[in-house]
Amino acid sequence: MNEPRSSTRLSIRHIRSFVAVARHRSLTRAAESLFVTQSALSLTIQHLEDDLGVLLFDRSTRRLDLTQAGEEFMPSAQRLLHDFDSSIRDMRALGNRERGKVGVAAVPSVMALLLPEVVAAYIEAFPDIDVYLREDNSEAVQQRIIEGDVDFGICSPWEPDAELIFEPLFEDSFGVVFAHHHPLATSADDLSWKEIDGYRIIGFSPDLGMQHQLSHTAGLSENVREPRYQVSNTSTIETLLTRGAGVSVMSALAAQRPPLDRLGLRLLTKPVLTRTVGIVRRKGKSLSPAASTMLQHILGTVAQLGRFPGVRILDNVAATSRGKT
Amino acid sequence: MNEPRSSTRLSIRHIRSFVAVARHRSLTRAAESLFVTQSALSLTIQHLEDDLGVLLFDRSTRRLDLTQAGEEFMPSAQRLLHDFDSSIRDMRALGNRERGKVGVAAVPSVMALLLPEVVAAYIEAFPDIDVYLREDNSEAVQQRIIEGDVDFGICSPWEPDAELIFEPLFEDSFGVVFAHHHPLATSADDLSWKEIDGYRIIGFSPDLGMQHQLSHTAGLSENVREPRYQVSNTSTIETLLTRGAGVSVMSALAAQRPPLDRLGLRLLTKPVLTRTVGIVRRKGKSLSPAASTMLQHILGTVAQLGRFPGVRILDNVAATSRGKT
DNA sequence: GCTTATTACGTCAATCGTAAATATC
DNA sequence: GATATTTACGATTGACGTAATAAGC
Repeated sequence: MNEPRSSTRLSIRHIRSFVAVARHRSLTRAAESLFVTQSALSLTIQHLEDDLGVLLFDRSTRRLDLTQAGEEFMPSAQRLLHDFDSSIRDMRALGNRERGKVGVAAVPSVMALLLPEVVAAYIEAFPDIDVYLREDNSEAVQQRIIEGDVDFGICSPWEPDAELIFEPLFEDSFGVVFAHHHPLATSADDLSWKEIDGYRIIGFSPDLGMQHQLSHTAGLSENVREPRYQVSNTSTIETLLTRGAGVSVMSALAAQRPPLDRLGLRLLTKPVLTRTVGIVRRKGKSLSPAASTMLQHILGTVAQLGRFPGVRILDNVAATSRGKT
Repeated sequence: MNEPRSSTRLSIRHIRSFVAVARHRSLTRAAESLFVTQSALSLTIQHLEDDLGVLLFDRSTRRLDLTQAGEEFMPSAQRLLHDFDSSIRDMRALGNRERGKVGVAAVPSVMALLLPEVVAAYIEAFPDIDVYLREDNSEAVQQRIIEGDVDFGICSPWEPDAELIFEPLFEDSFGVVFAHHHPLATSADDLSWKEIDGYRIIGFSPDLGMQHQLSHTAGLSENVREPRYQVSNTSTIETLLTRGAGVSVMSALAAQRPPLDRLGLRLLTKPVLTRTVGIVRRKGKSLSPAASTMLQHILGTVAQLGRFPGVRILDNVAATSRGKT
């Protein structure tokens, strides 16, 4: 006359044992398949029967068969076991980075200069993880992070937000790019901003972060801040420069990646103008395993950017990830 | 780099804990609802996260939120928990006789004389258990049991079968039934079979067990073994006897139950002819909880049959049931 | 300072394995 | 008498609670 409320004592172990015995129709063989002794399994089945108040098996030394109640329990038990195991398996697969998805939002320059090779390496390492990339300006990138649209973003700091944290990756300085037959190609030394005033400037459209920054930096000459020629992609720039249409001011990183890496570059100093690029993610929100490994790949790739003149890697590129492994 | 094969360590307890924490969004409150301490729950969650290799919650002292992985796990976990609990609950309901079904096959006399009041009491005690009754001759009753059509049967032993076991309930002897205005009504003493030879016998049709037995008993007079008047139900008999059409030979039990109990009865001895009635069920096959309680009710009712003259209760009416309670 | 989660550790119960007993064929 | 299940019992493991520690507000 006891009144057991909820099954605290019963666990998946009992279900697993029941199903094994029902399948093997033998305690001995079921015990082998479960890697326990017959006695342990016998007790487990007895406990299950006690708790349910129902005899599950009719057993003699020679025969073991399901009772009517056991037959009735079998389908639920099998389904329970299967669902449990596959749920656990799914979650573990997620933990082992064998499954999952990661979304990254980035500003155009990063999307073009950094992410292609990161993602290429990533999908090779984790072919079963879906990768979503979103290209946006810094403001929209931050918005996507806040809304949970992506796991993290890569951009320049735009407006501080209480919900977000910014972790710098590298600083990119500016330089001038020109064709090899251009007069500037006679030297590789750094230039001052004054020295390029006389050349025709081919600029980027202002929705690109680096052009935006140039436009808002006091002290630069008008044709750098508001160039009369504005294009929006690097291959167009490359064509124009190669034909001698002018020179272009851009970040050192952009200048040294295809297709512009075949042109000449001289860094602009006096003053050194830098543009910080970093990771933005939600405060207090840990990264998913997939996102965590993606971040690791990004950090690894960024670390190799230090070889480019004008690009300075910031030194907090070690302890940025969370999660396991 | 460990390789956990199947989730042996993880149990429903972990799932239950996870769901509770996710719902309460607090270890403390979840722990209360689970009637454990925070520390125990904290460890449980950690073990779950360790085994899955995935962080399930982002927790600081002030906030606790599901990670992306946790969000993803939540639906499966809830379903797992619900399915587990309801499966267990179902089985326990079966064990508590709150659910189930029981099928009984019986020969006509038992079906008419014994089962009505047994079943009436049974459905009052267990209103949610379905009861199936099947009326058949002894041979067919045995067949139904072998085929698993019913849980057990009640009949006279027909042919021994290796698959079946027979447990006697009571012995029924024979008597002669007559109207109160009949000459036999002048005494209540036992009669010898010889003494009724002169009366016109109203018999039962031979498909009834007791008539069958009379027909195959050597030494009885012809008009008892093969009566010229054969009817198949007791109410017809009662009408005929009341009108003085004759007398009827039948089992003492049948004679003392409605509608024949208002007529006269004298037992036939010299010799005493008995008819054993008992339970037939499959060897080595335990009864379902519902069937077990049904059997208990039958035994209880049978025990009260002892008050009828000519009915002798056999003494193995105590330790016949299996299962709990 | 108050609340909440984690860590440390002793206790207790559940599970398991070895081995003996029991039952069935 | 051989095979399979159950029972008995000691050992190991795991879960729990108390209490101390750490971390956010």
